[in-house]
Amino acid sequence: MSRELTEIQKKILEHLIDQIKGRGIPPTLAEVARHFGYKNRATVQQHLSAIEKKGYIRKSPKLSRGLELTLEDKFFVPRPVLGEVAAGSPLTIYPDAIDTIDLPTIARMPKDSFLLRVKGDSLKDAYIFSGDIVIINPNLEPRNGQIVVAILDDAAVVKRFYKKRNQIELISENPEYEPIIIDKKYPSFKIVGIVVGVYRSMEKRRAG
Amino acid sequence: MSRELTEIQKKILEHLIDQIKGRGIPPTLAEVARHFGYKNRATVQQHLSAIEKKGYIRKSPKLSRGLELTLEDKFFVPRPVLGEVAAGSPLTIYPDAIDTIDLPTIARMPKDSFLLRVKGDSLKDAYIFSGDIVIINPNLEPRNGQIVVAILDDAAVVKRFYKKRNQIELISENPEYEPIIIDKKYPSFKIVGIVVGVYRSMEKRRAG
DNA sequence: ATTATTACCATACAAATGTATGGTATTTAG
DNA sequence: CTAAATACCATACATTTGTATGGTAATAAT
Repeated sequence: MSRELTEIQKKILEHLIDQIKGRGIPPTLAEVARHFGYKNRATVQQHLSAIEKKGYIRKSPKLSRGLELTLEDKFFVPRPVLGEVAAGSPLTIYPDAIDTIDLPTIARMPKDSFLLRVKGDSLKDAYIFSGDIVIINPNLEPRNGQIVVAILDDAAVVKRFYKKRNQIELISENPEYEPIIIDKKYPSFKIVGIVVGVYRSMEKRRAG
Repeated sequence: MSRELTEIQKKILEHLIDQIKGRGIPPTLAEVARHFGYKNRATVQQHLSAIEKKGYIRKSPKLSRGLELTLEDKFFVPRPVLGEVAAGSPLTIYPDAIDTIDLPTIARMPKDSFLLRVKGDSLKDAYIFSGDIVIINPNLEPRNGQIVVAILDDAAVVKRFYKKRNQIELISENPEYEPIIIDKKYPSFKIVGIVVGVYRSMEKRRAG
């Protein structure tokens, strides 16, 4: 009778949320099966039953796409945090989720967007602090002055983006950190995405 | 080829919106037919085709409940901001929305929760700044140390909540502001709700 | 007078859908 | 060791669903 979801159930629930919030309608069993590569609808059927039994969704019998999120009452939706990103010195991004935070349903994200937890204080003058969750949209072109997540040699940083004539500058708001100049020196440089929002849960107090 | 809907089409479109927004999923042809007393799905089918031809909805062929409203296929959904709340000195809450912010994605807020924009800097040591949107849940009991929205004589403040023996203290994080002691002096005192989260859009630069 | 649009009905059909049942393999708990 | 939970697969079935086609009646436009 545990309320804990298994890893697979969590992934399926996340997919349901993505579909319901992003696409507008809940998926059918067949659609979920297709998405996860299952050859059979019954597999999904059983997962959904398990998830329902644990109280995360509600199913309307015999009704196609008859799925509802019970999460809405709880106000929060579990979202994977893909990694930590350095506001100060670079940190690695982990390939899988390192954690799950509860994101309010109002702050739901556009498709393909993801979350990173900020570590370090180089952005404190931009009002982003260690522990904050930044929402990253990878589908937008960065404009000057926007805060972006960039990859430098397999590590990631959050800094303000400025494009100049022949180079790109990544500037920290905090004067303690020096700007990073992007030219030939960084062949692996890549903009991961743009910070479109910051969310901070008040559930737990942050460590000062 | 007019874009004008007939009376019946208008009613059907309204019903579609009701269902999609309120219930979460678009109805099937059969459900719409039942709702309007039609003995036949084909009737609805033809109405939907007409409505689609006039550009108000989009149908995904062969897909059950494959209806989308073209009215709002934007990334962001406007949410009303109910008022401004003072982190420093109290400000009035306006009865109606004073503004609208764009929150990512189609988001149904839980019924009773709402948004307020913070003005003032008395919470800057709690990392909440002027311009931030706080998410208020009015259905939770405040615990010591939590940040709450409280009403004092028709004005509202955001402060940290501490319940002592015979009084309640509302403490600003910023030492420039003195604590507010709640006793008999404030007959109109009321806790509006608890700040469960902070959201900040990066779309526009905040005024320093 | 005729054509088009609107507003219904009936019937038919392939595909999709939710559900039920039974089976196998692996992991976890007592 | 045994039992339970988890994670799949296969098959079967009644309903539901979207769609197509054809028909009737009323209204509006030319």
